[in-house]
Amino acid sequence: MTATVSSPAERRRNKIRARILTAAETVFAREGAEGLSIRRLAENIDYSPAAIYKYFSSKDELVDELKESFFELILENVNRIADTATPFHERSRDCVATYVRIATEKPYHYAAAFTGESPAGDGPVDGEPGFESSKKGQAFNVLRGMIREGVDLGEFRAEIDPALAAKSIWASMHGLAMMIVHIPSFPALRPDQPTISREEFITFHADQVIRGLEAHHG
Amino acid sequence: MTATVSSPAERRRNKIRARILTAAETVFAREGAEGLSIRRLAENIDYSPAAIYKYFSSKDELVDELKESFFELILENVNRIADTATPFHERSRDCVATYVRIATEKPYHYAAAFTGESPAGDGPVDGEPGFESSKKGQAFNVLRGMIREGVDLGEFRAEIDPALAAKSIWASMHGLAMMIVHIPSFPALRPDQPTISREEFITFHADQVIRGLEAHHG
DNA sequence: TATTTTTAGTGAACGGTGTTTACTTTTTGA
DNA sequence: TCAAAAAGTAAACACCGTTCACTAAAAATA
Repeated sequence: MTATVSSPAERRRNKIRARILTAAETVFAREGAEGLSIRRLAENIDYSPAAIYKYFSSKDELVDELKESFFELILENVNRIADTATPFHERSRDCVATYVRIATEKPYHYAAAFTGESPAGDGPVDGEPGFESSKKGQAFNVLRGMIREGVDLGEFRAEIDPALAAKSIWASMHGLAMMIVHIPSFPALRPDQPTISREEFITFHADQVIRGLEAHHG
Repeated sequence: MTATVSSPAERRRNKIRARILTAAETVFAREGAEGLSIRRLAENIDYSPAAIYKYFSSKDELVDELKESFFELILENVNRIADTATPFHERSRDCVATYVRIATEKPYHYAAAFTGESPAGDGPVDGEPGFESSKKGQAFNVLRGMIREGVDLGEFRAEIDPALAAKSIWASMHGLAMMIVHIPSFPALRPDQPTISREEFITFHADQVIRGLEAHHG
């Protein structure tokens, strides 16, 4: 590793890149990928649209960076809960519930992170650099580790394959996150339907999901 | 009810409307909403783009009809399984698994049905005609009925609220469907990762989800 | 320092999108 | 038959992502 990893030119470049990303983040958080247009973005930072392409090869690439740093946020939060010293059932429940909470705080980010470019199109998940190294992959590994711990502790059924169970749980929590993101009133199905609060429902769902794994010491 | 509910003019109109929808369906199934453009669609049926607007007020309205009839397909299939005379656990498992299977057979339809117009934007779910009357709503009611039956049979825990549990299960199955739709290799996370087949995973997941509701007669 | 080379930035264009408007042609119903 | 309604259209509007040829500035080299 060299002592000075960046020339002044390089630092200047990164600064402008960051400025573009910051402006993009603001718009994206409010209006999503459709609302974020290169032309509007360029106007926001007083550049020509073509200038953006000196820093990002496409709109997709730009948005991909927003998504990746969003999953870094999720990972941080999930990790924080995973390292708590609370009893296993609560800890695992809060862990997956946190995933949904953070996800739904930035609905456009979360939806875009999975909607990717297209159904049947390969998202960043099985991209070249490898799923394992992506923030999404790291978050998955935390979950798998937690399930392995549960099996070792005897909380979960012994025959459970942690990798498989992790995918199942991930899918379940993903589903809830997507529901909340796309149905504003969820868990109410109609705007006026009386029901429990969203927070309570997330906890209930997480509980339900963890319960599916548990051993029943009769 | 009048004997002849449609004039020749009206029937002719419906025929053209149907022709537009059929052409749209074909393109949509292969390329999704983005790939379906009014201009291309018009060319396919030898009309001008503006002509489409004599039959549909917007592209969204057109796509909404595709989505609704897709959920009719889901509903039919789920209902068929729900009416089977197999034991309760298998029946309920197959019921929710079928939802995922049909969903993933038309990935663009399923994704679009929930992605709707926007996160935080109200989809057809809490639209004016009411969720209950939509095909999506009817499918939900089937699920809730099934859970109620499970509680009555003593298969599920007595304290379970069928409506709440139905939402939880729906979310879980929705999550799996979305995973499969957006990650082509799922349940493999990388294209070459060895894992169980998709069919097996759907069954496994459905089983897991039903398990979360079950009473444990220790 | 002078000069070459690389980079930053731009205006204009290409090909695409959904949608509207003014207009013409066809069909319908009295 | 003839007015009214509906079907259909060409052209335009206002967007979009992206590319290209070009100029201005900065950096690297001699």
